[in-house]
Amino acid sequence: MFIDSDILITWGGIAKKYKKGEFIFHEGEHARFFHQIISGTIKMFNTNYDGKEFTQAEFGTGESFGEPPLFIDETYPSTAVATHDSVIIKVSKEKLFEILDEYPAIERKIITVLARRIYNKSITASEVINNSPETRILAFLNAYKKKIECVDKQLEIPYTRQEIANYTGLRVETVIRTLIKMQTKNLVKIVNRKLVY
Amino acid sequence: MFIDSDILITWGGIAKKYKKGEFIFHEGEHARFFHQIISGTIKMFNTNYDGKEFTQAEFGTGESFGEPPLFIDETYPSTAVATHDSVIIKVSKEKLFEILDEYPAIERKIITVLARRIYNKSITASEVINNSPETRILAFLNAYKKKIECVDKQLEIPYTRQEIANYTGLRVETVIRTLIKMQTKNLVKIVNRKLVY
DNA sequence: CGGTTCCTTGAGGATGATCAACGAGGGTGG
DNA sequence: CCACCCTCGTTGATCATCCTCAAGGAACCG
Repeated sequence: MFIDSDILITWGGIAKKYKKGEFIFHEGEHARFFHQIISGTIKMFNTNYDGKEFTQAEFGTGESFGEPPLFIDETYPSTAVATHDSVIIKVSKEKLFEILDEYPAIERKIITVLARRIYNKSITASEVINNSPETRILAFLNAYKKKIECVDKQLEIPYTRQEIANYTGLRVETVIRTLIKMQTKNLVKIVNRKLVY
Repeated sequence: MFIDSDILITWGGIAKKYKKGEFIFHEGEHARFFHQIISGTIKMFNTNYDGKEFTQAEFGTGESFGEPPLFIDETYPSTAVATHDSVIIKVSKEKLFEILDEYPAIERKIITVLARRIYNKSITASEVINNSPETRILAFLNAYKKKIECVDKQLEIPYTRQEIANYTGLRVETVIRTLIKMQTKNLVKIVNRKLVY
């Protein structure tokens, strides 16, 4: 848990339910709230002019998201949508700053969270530029395993081909064809349509 | 100025000179120091297996860089090199934390700096995915103008074609050809090899 | 001048995107 | 239980585009 829910509630935080598929905020909107996930998952993404989607990051229970624009005078750079039914505590920007004034330890925690986020984005950027589809997909798979903290053993990847495409900036067909190639190289396994890595 | 130099010096900070082209740290190294630029410019970049370079960011006088790994247990995700002769104050990680304990206002400042950095990286990521070379180059140019705080009037872009390529993940020849196309569309001007936008 | 860095051009090829169609599986309702 | 729908996976053909390689030219600087 990032900021204790009790603290958030005490400072006027409101828990709100979001159905799967519901939007929490949109790219370009002014940022007014701090969001922390009580349960569920959130995806942040961008859509370009011809409808191609790029997934920036995913967040789960206990994580906060969409904070950077609260600290600088900018609008949201991406859109946030619930990928499962979720409950989110929202605290106004002003109240968040009061909380930070009160609890310096939380500031340090925020620095850590933001630092991690920058680190991940740096890695992603350098991988995406590395144009080979295979490299991109492997980077995605490794990042997933690291997040799950299961680097050693093989596991089923709970993402559709389309989702992998959105993360890697490729197209579905390219992901499918690349995965098949990778299977023949024994880099991944495909067990009745499920991807294992 | 980010953290006052006097404070850094008081806590054992050492100023070090770097010649243009000298490396400050390399990708994969353990992070032990906080770096702040007294004068000069620094570039952070990645090189992929076939030698293609990707520029993550540039930093100038008064800015700090390479902080995220200090706060999480990771090595540097990119390499830092001086792009001009530079002077950099280095403070050990341990001393930096002592400074933060002493001056809470600096913590808030760090949050702001990191938030800005995440914001920029999000924008970059969504632009790079947007595969059209023209879009990527325009995004780069607009980002530059914004950083210079000169959004309105035209100005000469102080980057070589190769540097633009490194920022956008394109190849030099593609940048050159795209710029020429953009010139015929009146999107940019090329005045005896110098790019004006 | 000679070297170095940067810009430019051309030809050719590889590869990922696009478009269109179909198949497999799972869930739902009658 | 069957019919239908919807999502997801798959395939093939074709195309556009960016990369690659190679070469040469312009500008600048000591």
